[in-house]
Amino acid sequence: MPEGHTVHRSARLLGELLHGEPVAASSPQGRFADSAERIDGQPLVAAEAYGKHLFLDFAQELTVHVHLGLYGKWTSGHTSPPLPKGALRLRLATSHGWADLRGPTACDLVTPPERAAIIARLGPDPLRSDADPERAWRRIVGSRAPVAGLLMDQSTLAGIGNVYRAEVLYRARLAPLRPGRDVGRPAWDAIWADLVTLLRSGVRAGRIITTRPADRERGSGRVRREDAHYVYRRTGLPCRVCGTPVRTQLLLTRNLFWCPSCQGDLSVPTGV
DNA sequence: GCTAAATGTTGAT
DNA sequence: TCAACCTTTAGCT
Repeated sequence: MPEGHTVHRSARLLGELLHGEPVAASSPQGRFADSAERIDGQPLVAAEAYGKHLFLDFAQELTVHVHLGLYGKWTSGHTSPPLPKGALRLRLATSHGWADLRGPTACDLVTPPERAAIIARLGPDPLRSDADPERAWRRIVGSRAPVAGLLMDQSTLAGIGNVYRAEVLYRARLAPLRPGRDVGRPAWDAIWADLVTLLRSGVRAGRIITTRPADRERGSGRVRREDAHYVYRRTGLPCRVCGTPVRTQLLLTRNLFWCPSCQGDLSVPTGV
């Protein structure tokens, strides 16, 4: 499930798995074959996530830039790798383990300036210690666009996807179509702090859980899939808190989910 | 078993 | 505005 938490988790995993010796690289599918040949045999220097972008830095200033998109996925293991099957874009392996990449939107060899340019166009990433939330605030407070769109705009904030967007707005009780400039500083501070909490929790758990125990059918124990969210993909179901049916609407080609009672209908403000 | 939709972005039209 | 990427899952028959 590729929002920012997934990519940070992959960076950590790949760094551990491939550290310390030359990496065997191949592209059984062929679409990354020339580039795989260039990194084949080079050691991995660092694996870094920035928003939804992953950078695998090899020796000789060779960086593999990966963006999973909607379907992309890493699979990995510590034993010997399985026979390649399906569309396998990239396989990386050391004696410690292997990692397979399938279905990414982007998998490119980039130069240091290209790497820097990708990061330069991203907003602050709540999972990074070097993140500056003021940058995002200035963009939001200066915009008439709906806050729901701004949260998903990677140049405003990096790493937020449709699930975190819907859920953080619900938790802030904020109407998704309220203009950015009407969000208010206290609400923004609460949203940023909540994103840091939620994304870190996502990295730890490997999944997005945003409900508080008191708002679940079963408060404790393993959280069931249908109990993990407040509004995301719950169209027509009763709001966990107030019982009002959850609504959905297309915004910039993506489905937006919200509770019209807890958050206010469309742009009608309710407080935080 | 089949179909549609999905956590996202890019590049062509 | 739309197809492509390619996999997984939900929902239906």
